[in-house]
Amino acid sequence: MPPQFAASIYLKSGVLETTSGATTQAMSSDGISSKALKVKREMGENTPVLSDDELMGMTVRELNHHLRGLSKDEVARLKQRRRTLKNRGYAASCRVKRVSQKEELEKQKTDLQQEVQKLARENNTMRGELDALRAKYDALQTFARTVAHGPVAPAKVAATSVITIVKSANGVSSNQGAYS
Amino acid sequence: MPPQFAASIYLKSGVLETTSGATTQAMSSDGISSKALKVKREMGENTPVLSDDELMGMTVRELNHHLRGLSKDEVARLKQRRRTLKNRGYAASCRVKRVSQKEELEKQKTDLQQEVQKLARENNTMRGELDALRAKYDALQTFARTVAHGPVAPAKVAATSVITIVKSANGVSSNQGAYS
DNA sequence: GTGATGAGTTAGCAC
DNA sequence: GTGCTAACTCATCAC
Repeated sequence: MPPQFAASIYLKSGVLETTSGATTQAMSSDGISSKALKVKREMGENTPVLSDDELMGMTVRELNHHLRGLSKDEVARLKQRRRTLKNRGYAASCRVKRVSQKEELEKQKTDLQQEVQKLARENNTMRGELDALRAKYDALQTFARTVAHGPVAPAKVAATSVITIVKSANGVSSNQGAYS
Repeated sequence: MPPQFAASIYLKSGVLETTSGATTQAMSSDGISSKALKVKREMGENTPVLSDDELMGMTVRELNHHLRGLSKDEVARLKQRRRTLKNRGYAASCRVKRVSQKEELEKQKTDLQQEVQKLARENNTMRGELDALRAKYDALQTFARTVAHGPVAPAKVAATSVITIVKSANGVSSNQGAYS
């Protein structure tokens, strides 16, 4: 994921007003950070009051430029806010990753289930073909024995397939599906 | 999961001392909740100072009993602490659940992979059996045609299996593996 | 400094 | 009230 997080997306209905927050601690809903705002105001109206996105997107170099002339305390506060904002993004991508990994697992699971079904079907089909072919083979074998030891009468052979073979006098075909 | 959470297990190396906390807010490591302790002290030494586990494990009935004679504010504070402690447990079990669900998915995945392998092996085996049996059937069919249309000479039949059949004059066995 | 993640807190939903 | 979970913050680890 790119190093940009649209942090505002993840904010809950404006409860947390960290954009202006000095302490990014969650507030107990009654006190909506007026202290931090005042501190910023005292710097003069020309102080830009960096937005969350601006602060997050900045390189360290750019940040240091904006930090000129601020007190050690302000610098630390701003850097901490930047760190917190970034962490918010990290947490979000962590959650996204967790979810997509889970979805990936579920997808692989259903794919495997489908493959199992497909193989099981093929298996059953082949098992049937084997049984059928074995039956036909047995019948033909019986027939072959009778005619080989002395062609008395083909009456003892019951299998219809054998009769079919004997009736058709044309060439032997070795194609697949010739046993259907 | 039973309604009891061993909350202490989840505490990080004693950083959070919420056992005595009035505000259960995490403290920035420098100030370890002395305010809340003082408040409790002022109630008198006979005030039990409920432990986290006690407060969590209590029924509402028991809690109300302990709440007798406390100010509305204290009552609210204690109830909130109880709620927060329970939430801590809920969060923990939520994470545990998430992990075990993931493990479950992974187990199911490996199980399915093994089943796919097993079915694929069976499939290959049967495909081989089918091919072999088809070959034998073809050979026998060719032989049968030759002898059926007029027993001239079995010299034109090349398949060894057919020769075997003709040589052995004993009963027909329909057992599995009779075609090996 | 950056990114990731476990644990704790809060808000908010569902029962 | 209770339980759960998304989002957030913080501590902590690895690089």
